[in-house]
Amino acid sequence: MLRLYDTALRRVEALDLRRPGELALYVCGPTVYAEPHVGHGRFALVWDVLRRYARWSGLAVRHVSNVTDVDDKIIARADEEGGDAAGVAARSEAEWWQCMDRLGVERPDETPHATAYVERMVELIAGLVAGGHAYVGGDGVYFAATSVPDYGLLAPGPLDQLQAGARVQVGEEAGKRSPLDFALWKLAKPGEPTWSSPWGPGRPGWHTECVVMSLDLLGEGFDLHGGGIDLAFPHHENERAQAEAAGRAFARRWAHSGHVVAEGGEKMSKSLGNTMSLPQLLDAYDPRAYRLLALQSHYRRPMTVSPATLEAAGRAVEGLDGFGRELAAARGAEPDAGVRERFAERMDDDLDTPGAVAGLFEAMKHARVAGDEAVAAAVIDAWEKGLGLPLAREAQVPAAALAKAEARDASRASKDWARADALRAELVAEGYVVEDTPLGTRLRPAR
RNA sequence: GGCGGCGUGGCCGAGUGGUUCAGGCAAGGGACUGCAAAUCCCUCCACCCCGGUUCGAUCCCGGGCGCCGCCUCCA
Repeated sequence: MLRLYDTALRRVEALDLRRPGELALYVCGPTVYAEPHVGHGRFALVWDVLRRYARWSGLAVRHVSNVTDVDDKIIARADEEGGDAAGVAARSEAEWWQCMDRLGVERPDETPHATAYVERMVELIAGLVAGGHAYVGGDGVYFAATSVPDYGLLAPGPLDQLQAGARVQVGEEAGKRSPLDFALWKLAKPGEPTWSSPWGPGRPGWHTECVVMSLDLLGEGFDLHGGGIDLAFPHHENERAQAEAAGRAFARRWAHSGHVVAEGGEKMSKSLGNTMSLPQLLDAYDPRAYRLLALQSHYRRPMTVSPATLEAAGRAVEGLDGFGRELAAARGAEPDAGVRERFAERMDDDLDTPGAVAGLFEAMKHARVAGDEAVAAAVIDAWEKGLGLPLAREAQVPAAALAKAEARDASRASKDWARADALRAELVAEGYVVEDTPLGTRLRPAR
């Protein structure tokens, strides 16, 4: 059984499935206001791997991930561009899914949109007001954080210290009673998208949508709630507080993925000039290189992304492809149980992908040296089905190049080395890697 | 300012109180090859600094230095 570090419990703990054999997973999705950056890519890869591995290990997974399509940042972006918020959201969301496809990230089973759930959010908020957990302030409706006894479970430390040490006055919203309170409903300012509510036209605060959508699509007491580590507090804590205040059982477990950093552990930021957009990365590198890079670091730790690390991972992927081509025939074999077991053991231990991957590399060496097809089959299955990293099967090479390869074989047979080498040089110039095998010249595109 | 985390060999990145170890990439040597490529074998390069605990610490404790995160929108 998969064991994960639970942010609330602060320890690694086995999943506590609501129904045996089924994993109901909710992952906080993107706010679609701009082009995705490399950090979004890592985030998406982590949860994609978790989902694939859970399924590989025999669980039926239902994965829901929201799209926040109404938000301050979307509105701000629309203002900058002189367009409307819905347009910004639609365009950004299209970019998001395009990147996900290129990364080989599977679509969630459901991708609810905040704007489609406003009515239900209003219902939830009204209930919270009626129950004394929320109040109407000057510019909106606010949740009274302290009305939930264990508020702060997902916070990085004791709340009084958070407040005491706060560098900046928390909360710019005027109507708040306490810095920890947060907006459930924001009354509209001129020009903003609005929905009607008992408190006047406005729009929902960010923290409410996930509560409503996760409970609607996955039901109470769903198994796991995930997201980026930056969301643990206050976003996820605020979700939890609302559900609790509404008397609804919420997520049984919480997991959070780490961030991406630049070389030297330096934060990625526009001012430092070390950022990369996700489309840029995907244009420049094999998307599988980014997946491998993500797999080679633990999901909760910061991950270094730089041209050097991406290139190294890219070369490793080429090696994987070589294995996939060389042992393509092994795919039909019965996968070796020992390899599968060791893989599962690593993965079950808080998704130890670096350890699991190390084991696969070792098994690959064995499979080649010993010509062990069962091991090869298990390794290929683990890469592809368990981790979502497909290996090459055979290269597609046009007939003209194949003809040259055959001509080279003929030259070699007659020991015409000069001609053989000339043909090889031509093929290399055409962008192929030329390899000799017992079956003759083999070609594959050089990357 | 408060709280938390991290500091491993050329690069990335696991891990552990003691002995053989991660793994990937890179580098060097060798095997194979007509020569290469691919592959295989071997090798080099570690545990930020200073104290302490211990028979023994990279791993435990304290201090220092450096980096990072959260506390405010954020994957």
